[in-house]
Order: sequence, then structure tokens, then C-alpha cells
Amino acid sequence: MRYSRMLIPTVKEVPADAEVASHKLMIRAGLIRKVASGTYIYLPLGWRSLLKIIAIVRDQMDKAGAQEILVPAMHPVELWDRTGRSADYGQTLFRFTDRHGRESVLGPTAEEVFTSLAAGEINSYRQLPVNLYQISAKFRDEFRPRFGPIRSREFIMKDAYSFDAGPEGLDQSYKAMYDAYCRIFTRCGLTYVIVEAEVGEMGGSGSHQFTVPCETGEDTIVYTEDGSYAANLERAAVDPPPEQKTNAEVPPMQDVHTPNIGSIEAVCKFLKTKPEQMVKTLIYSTKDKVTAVLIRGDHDVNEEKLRLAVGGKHIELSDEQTIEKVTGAKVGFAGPIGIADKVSKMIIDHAVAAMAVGVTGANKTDYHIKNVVPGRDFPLEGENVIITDIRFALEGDTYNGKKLLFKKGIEVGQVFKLGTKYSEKLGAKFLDENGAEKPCLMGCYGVGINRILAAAIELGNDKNGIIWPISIAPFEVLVTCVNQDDEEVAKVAEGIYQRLLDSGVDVLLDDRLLRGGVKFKDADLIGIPVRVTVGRKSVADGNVEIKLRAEPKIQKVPIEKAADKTIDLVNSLKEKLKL
RNA sequence: CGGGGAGUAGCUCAGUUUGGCCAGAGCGCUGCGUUCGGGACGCAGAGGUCGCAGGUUCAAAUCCUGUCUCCCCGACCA
Repeated sequence: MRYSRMLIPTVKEVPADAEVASHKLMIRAGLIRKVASGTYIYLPLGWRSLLKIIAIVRDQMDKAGAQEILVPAMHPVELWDRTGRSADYGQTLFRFTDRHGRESVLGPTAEEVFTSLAAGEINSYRQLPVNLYQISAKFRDEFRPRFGPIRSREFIMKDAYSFDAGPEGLDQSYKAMYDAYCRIFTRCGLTYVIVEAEVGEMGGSGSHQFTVPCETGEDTIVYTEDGSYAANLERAAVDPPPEQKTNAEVPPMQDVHTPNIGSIEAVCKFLKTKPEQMVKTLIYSTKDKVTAVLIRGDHDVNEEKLRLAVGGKHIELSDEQTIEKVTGAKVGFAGPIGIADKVSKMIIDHAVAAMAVGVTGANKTDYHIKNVVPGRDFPLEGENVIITDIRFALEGDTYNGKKLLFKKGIEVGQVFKLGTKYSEKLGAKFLDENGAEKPCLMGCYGVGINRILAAAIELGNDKNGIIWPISIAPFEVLVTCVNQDDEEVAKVAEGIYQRLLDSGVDVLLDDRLLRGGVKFKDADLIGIPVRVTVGRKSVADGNVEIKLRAEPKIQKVPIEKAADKTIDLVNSLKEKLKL
């Protein structure tokens, strides 16, 4: 391609609404433009990179035995109602009504559609296993789209769904995808970590998340230094803290007047105590039941862990009315004393159970209680009392006695063992060799195509611009003709360009009638891995210059050897990515 | 949805406090000339319903009301 004919609108000024490096550079290098909040146009350079990522993903999926299909982005809402996810997904699900009044959703993922396909077409164990995938636009009405393409409302995802006859088969399918993902991310030039992940609203029995560590990531991964444990924050388990003992006998509970002081912070200031001495009592609701949740003042509830503690049901904070009804007090003054009888379950974080004494709400507006002793003043055992781990890990907590460390990252892929959640609800059943009807065991596997692009830029950039891994760079080689108006120079550049083209190299020729400085700045900004510089200076000596974007070194090469040398460099860069 | 901020030229922004001067600057764009290996310079030019709708006023980018959009922080989220 010729630069002079391409739409590559680079900009000097840093865009006002971009925060992170990848977002800024994608705009500056002319890869994307925003259309509306969370929706982006991919311009020629950006789209070329996405296509290369897609090609890598497709290649690896096909090699892993999966088959590509395409399903509609528009799904009838009934499918989502049948699995209950229409409600569970809540407002993140884009919905619309057509002229006949039929309600549809824009697919944020496609378990329902793939499973209903399997329900119709797969009837026998002889057809299993099967793994189907698509690469297509997905839609999520994010609460807050941000960081450009890292969290957008429309994005491209590769989603695969495996169907197996038994658990061993599922394990194999899962492993095949897991291994394919490792190859995909390696070939895309990413460094990544694999962590245990929570299954969330997906449902199922196990999951791994592929995350690219970088400062600007939205995900937090939790790991031990020795590498024996790694999980994402939603999942990360913590040890119960050692039981605290007090030497002295704790005096009886005592009400304290705390007018209009409801927040942990305010109460601590007022009572001159610390958040870790407080017990927060939160009222949660499932569909029809109310649960009291006790957690230490300095901890936060991990709703995924909480969801598991109540048997995997959807759970959310109760509304104000319910809280006031249960506690008999305004929001901010809930406490554990005497509440066990008023709720269906009382779930106590094990850090609370380990406390010797604490401060709690009094279930009385404007009052708190001092000298509360777990076990003495509220029950630690009983039919409806559960003591477990329901909080988010904090840096410095331990798991299996080892200190937990945190790292930020961008999630680029996740694999799930779904089991029979969807196949049962949507009737994806088959007859086994004994003629017995069984639901398929499913797995699902997602790759965020756009996020790979963003993550690669987060990892590969300097103050001058992007530094692409060659596998997903919009072009492999840039031939910069420094003096386009000099016939001799232009001819040399053109010759090298043609030879590279003929050899199948993905090459861009900067043939614009511009000053050298502008071309060099653009070259660094768009970050093509190999640059061949053709200018009067060196052509006079019969040479051109070859430079890698990632390295400062410039080497002079005779004109006639330039193309071959360039091809060698391209091949060695590809080799490093195991291509 | 709660809190904060912003909408003025293609882009980045000034002007709004205290209504009145022709609605401005830099970058980008067009033409001409000089320049030409790290975002050159000079001259000439094009480009704006000041987010939108009402209102107040002799007069509104500026004041008032409503509304839309975008960004940041938070809760939520594969």
C-alpha cells in the first residue's frame, strides 16, 4: 500500500478524552475514531491489526478442532428468558422492540443461541464432541465505558462453545481451548498470566482467565510470590485471620448515641476507634429472601463469594425499605444483635468471627453498640448461620499461609466449564450408547479481539508512539522515502517496495511529498516494526538504512541487498513469536 | 444511578466572572514562494446556527429555565 493513498489521520495533539496510553495512541496513530460513548470506528490501520488478530485466533481455533459459524447478533428475548439470564444480566443487556412488538436483545455473548442450535441438531453421542465458534460483534450496555476499546459497548469477541458427552470429554475440550489460548496470546506478542477465575452469571464449575499484566488494566490479579496460587480478585480466597483474644473480660454491651453518624468512617472518628474494630451489617436480598451479611469495617463484600454462599443465587443489596423493615432503623445503623431471627440467613465473614470485641450498629436509628463480643452477643452457630470467606482479598492477606500480592491487568480471554446449566434449560440433550437421554456438558471460551489490540499497545509503546509485535502490526515493513521529489531516490524506494511486495511482505511505502521529519515522526507513531529509510544521503553511497522500531540501532545496507535483508529481519521477528 | 467537570472552527483550547469592540489563537486544511534526513518559514485564504429548545433584554457565546451529549470518580460488570 502507498501511504499517500491511505487514510491514516495521525494527530500531534493528545486527545482530551483519552486516559490510558493505548487509547491515546490509537487515536494519535489514526487507528480509531470515536462515534459515541463506547463505540469506535476502526480506520485502515486499526482494522488491519484487528484482521491479523482475527486470523491468528481463527487459525488456532481451527487447529484445535473448532468449527466457525456465524449466528445473529439479534436474539429473541425468549431464549434469554428460558435461561433466566434476561433478568440476571439486567441493564447490561441491550433490548429493543421491533414493529410487531417482538422483543429482542443484542447479544452480549451467545450461549443461548449456540445451545438452542445444539438442541435441534445434536441428538446422538456419535455427534459428540463438537466445538462451534464465531467471531463477531458483541453488545453490552456498560455502566461506564472507559479506556477506549478496553471497555466499550460494542466490541468483537471470539466465542466458542463446546458440547461433550461426559466430564472427561469436557475436560479435554477445555484443555484444548486452554492450550489454544496460550498459543494465540503468545503469537500476538503478549505476555500474559493465567489465573483462576470466578464463573459469575455464566454459571458452571470452573474457569480460567487470561490476563495481560499492565498498570492501566481494570482487572486485579492476586497471586503468591512463589507462584503456587493466582486468581482474579473476584475469586481470590483468603485465610481466616487468627482468633483474637482479649486478656480482660469484656464489659457488657453498651448503646452509644451516634446522631446522624452512619458511615464506618464517621463512626470511627466519633468513637475514636478503627475500621477493623467495627462490624458492618449489610442486608442483602435474593429473589424472595433477606440475608444479613456481617463483615469487618475495613473489608468489602465480594458479591461473587456471597453468591456462592447462598447457593449460587442472584443476590443484591436490599433497598432502603427492606433494610428499615428488617432492622427497624434507618440505613447506616444495622447491627447483628437479635437480627438472626428476622432474616433467612446470617452470613458472617470469618474475619468477623475471629474478632474479640467490636462496635456494631444498634438496629436503632442514631445508635451504635460498643463491647460487642461475637458468640456472646450474637450467634456464631445455628441453623441459619454461616461463617465463611465472603470478602475481597486485600494486598497482604494470606492464602494457605502465603502472602497475597496484587497486580493490575487487562483480561483478554476467559474459559469456562459450564456443565449442564444451559443444555438442561434449553434441551440440548443426546442419547448415549445405552439409549439414555442426557444433557450435553458444555464449555464456553471467549477472546476479546479489541482488547488484544489495546493490550499489545499498552505493552509496546514509548514516548514517540506504538511499538507493534510484528504478528499484529498493521504492516510488517515501512519503506520511508525521505526525498520523494528526487526521482533517483523515489525510484530506489519504489524498487525495494516492489521487491518486498513480490516476496509477500506486508509493506507500506511512504511516498508522500512531505519533509523527512514529518515522515519519521509518523513512522515512529504508527510503529511499524521494520523501517527501510531511503534518502538522498545514503542512496548517493549506494545504501539504504534499516531500523527496527524497537531498537535504536540503524544499519546501512547496499541497495541491492536491502529487500533480502529486510525479509530476513521480518522472518527473525516472526520466529521470535513462534510463527 | 449518585458526585464532579465540559460542550465555541476538523483538532486542542481562550473568551462567559462584570451582557455591548467584527467571535479569537495554535495546530490542521487550500494556494503561492522559500525550504527539504526528525512534526520548517513567509504571504494570502477557506472554515463557526458558540450542543439544542425556550425565555429575559434595546442587545446574549456570556444571564435564566429546560433538555441532550461527552469526560472523570463511585457502585456494577465478561
